[in-house]
Amino acid sequence: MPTAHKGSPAEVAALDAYIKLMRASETVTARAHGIIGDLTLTQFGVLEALYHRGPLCAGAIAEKILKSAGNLTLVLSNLERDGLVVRQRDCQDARRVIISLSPAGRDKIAALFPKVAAAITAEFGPLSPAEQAMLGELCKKLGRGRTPSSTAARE
Amino acid sequence: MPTAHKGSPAEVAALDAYIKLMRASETVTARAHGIIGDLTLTQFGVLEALYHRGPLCAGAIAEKILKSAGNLTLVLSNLERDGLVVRQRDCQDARRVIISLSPAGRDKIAALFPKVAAAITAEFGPLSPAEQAMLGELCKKLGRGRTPSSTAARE
DNA sequence: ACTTTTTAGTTTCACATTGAACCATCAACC
DNA sequence: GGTTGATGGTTCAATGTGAAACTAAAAAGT
Repeated sequence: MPTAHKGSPAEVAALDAYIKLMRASETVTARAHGIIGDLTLTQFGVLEALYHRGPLCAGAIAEKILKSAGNLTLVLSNLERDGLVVRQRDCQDARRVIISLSPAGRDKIAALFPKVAAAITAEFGPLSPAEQAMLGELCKKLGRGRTPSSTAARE
Repeated sequence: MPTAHKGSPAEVAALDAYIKLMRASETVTARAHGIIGDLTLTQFGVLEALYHRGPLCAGAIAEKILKSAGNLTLVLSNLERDGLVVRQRDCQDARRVIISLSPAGRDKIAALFPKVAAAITAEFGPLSPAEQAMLGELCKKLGRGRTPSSTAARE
């Protein structure tokens, strides 16, 4: 017989909600992933950021897609190799690298984004507009009022 | 000026909810990740599965933590190298490999799990019990009634 | 009994991911 | 104007990740 952890009711409820939250986000993401074909999710994220914001320096992209700087260097290299983005040193500040979509990259994301948006919308179809808004509100409340130390300290 | 995608109101609402869903799950997971120290999230998932279910064959673990079989082989190898789990061929079915916690692995997950559970519970603190239940329900409804083909087909 | 076929794990490959170390460049300051 | 410090990217090491090819073993079909 496995040694089950005995949690308080509050813990059981929170862990249950957490598991459902994770499963839902993974399910929706997996469905979107099926649409984008040869691109990876991160590559799609980069193209999407450039598509909706215009040329950005590498750091700005990393911040937008919540990935580390080191990671982004590799992803950009792969995208550049595939001819989807262009790297260009900033004349004003030679440390910066400006990333912009190539024509091929623009075509690709312009064709892909509506499909992904439609797929995600379909995925949220089981929820009414009010339920979607409610879900968004509840998610927004998560992680609030919590300093990094306050959770790590106890025990 | 960036070329923004013009989505229908339904798309805007769904994408907005999706982004909040992703951010919430990433925030909570990141907080938990800060607790487990030298373990990776996947390693923690494996130990947690073994802790609460007892010895499992590799395939069962892969299914439980939603990772590919090939991936699990590597993760188990790393855990085995670190002395946290033990691999053992099944006598009844020589294809199977039974994975069990080593004493060190059991000690580690027994010490760690309550901390992670407490951290996640704290993370969900901003939500009332009713709100947590509501969040769980909404998440459960996502991804329902949707065959893999139904989303990929159109357009 | 001897094929298939299926199942369980491993291996391989390409890419992703983070954190740390590193390098170049700009900014501040004396 | 040369040192110091901060900033932006790249590189590196270790791990994770999935898909596909591969191996071994059990199960099924004949």
